[in-house]
Amino acid sequence: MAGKSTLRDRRRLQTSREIQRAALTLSLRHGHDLVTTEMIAAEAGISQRTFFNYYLNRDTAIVGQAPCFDEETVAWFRASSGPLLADLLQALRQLLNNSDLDRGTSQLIDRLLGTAPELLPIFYGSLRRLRDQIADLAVTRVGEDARSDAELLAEAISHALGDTFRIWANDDAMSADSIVDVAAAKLQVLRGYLAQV
Amino acid sequence: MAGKSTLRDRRRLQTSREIQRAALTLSLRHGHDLVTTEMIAAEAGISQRTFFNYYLNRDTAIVGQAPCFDEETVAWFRASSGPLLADLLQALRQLLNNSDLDRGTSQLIDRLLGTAPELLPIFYGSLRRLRDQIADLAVTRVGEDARSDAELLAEAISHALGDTFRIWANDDAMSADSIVDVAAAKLQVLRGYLAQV
DNA sequence: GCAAATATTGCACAGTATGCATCCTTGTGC
DNA sequence: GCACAAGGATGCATACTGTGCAATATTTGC
Repeated sequence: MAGKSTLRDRRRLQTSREIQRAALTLSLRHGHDLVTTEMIAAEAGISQRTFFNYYLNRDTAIVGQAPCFDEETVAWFRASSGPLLADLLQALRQLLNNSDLDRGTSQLIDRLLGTAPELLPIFYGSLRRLRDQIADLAVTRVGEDARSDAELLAEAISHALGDTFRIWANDDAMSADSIVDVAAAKLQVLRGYLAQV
Repeated sequence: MAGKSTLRDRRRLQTSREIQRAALTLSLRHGHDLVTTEMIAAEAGISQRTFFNYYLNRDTAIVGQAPCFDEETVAWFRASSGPLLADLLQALRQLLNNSDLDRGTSQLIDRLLGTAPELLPIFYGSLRRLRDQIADLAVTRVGEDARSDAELLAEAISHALGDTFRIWANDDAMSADSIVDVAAAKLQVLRGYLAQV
């Protein structure tokens, strides 16, 4: 379905993962600030120049490429008329179903974030494309005039999702399907806090 | 009260503002990606090396230094026992009262963000210290076990505050005192969205 | 197989950011 | 006032980041 099957595309995906893995293991071994793009390239078996063909900068290599709604899901959302948050969460469920998450890599990311908190903005920043997409979807419901409100909602959703992602990485008993449910529960906790005025 | 009155400290504050102003005007004139730290230093009348004594990197010079709770406010919060969100908002009111905001600079920031959306993460990132402080305050109420929930709340609050800050910059009729109130209203809109399940 | 499309690489180069030594300015104690 | 300590400003050297360009290699479609 989402499978691009040409040799070129398979290689591209594999190389990007090898780079990420190299960046993660080196950062865990030496500390993120002591790892250079040259070291990462060498570990991944490519040239430094090629590294920059795959990732815009050294930091984003660690968190990999952000997931993204496919057209099908966007179309479903536009056609649906359920409650806003419920539909957004459902779209996210479809997104996570289509993307095959690698728990091993996620664990490495989580462990690195524990030792290098300065990377937290980069981790949450990696969800930016997704966040923007969520905001765009929400805007189709609440109207362009309320875009900044839609962005605030999208920020909260993607943040909760990021947190849950880290929980999932470290809990082998937790299925990928429940990620969105746990994130939704976190959002309801937030709603409770916001009611305490 | 917050006044450090030695010549050294007054100079330091003034220089940091001159650097920020130089960074803003140059970025608005030439486009942010065409402005170098050397240009900023020259415009501010200092050396490039001195630029890096004031700001950690080129981007943060644009948004200036983040505000920060003073000890007094923190002590007040710890002693208070009102509803969580209400107390957090009250602490923010005190924070904004103590810090003298410069609407002119804020306007330049807002205009630049309009032309260079890639700076938005840096703008919201500048609130990070404040966000962490808010989370710490919230943790004293909800407990360490719920830290990630407190951080989600802090993220929402600081995001809403950032949005409101930009509104205030462009609305001369809006008083600084009402910033927190408008942000609180945004948070209630968010609460409404979160209830739509 | 061949030609077009696409990837990889080396190289040059501008810019970022830091450490260090030195010089200059400001605060302090007398 | 003056001398000395503390803290800032600067120049210089240097490691690293990230990009453009041209050359080379690989994949794809036919």
